[in-house]
Amino acid sequence: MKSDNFFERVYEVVRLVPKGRVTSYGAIANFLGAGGSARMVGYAMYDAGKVHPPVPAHRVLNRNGDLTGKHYFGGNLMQQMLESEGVKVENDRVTDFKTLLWDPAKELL
DNA sequence: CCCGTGACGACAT
DNA sequence: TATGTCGCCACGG
Repeated sequence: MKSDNFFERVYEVVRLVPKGRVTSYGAIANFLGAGGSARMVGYAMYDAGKVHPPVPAHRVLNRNGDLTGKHYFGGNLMQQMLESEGVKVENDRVTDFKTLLWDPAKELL
């Protein structure tokens, strides 16, 4: 491990996301104190597939509820995984995202 | 060391 | 509401 401190922080929060729920990059960044550095969260997700234990990066969406990173999962895999957990996805976007949103700064409070 | 890029977000127009 | 621009910070080249 290197100075992945920040990245591990992101992974830890993402792993805390309950099944059937989703969160946003901004919410995580805000919770970690990164503020507007939501991009770093997404960047951290870039390594999510190589980190152990595995990180449910498919539960991390942008503030719009769009499956921005589905391309990195390969095809419709990300959408399929979400639907498998009971999350309805339509047009690469989570329906009722606002309701399914799991904000660590509030839910974990 | 400088530049470009990026799984985002907020604001301005 | 939709589109465009800027800011954010880390990493690769």
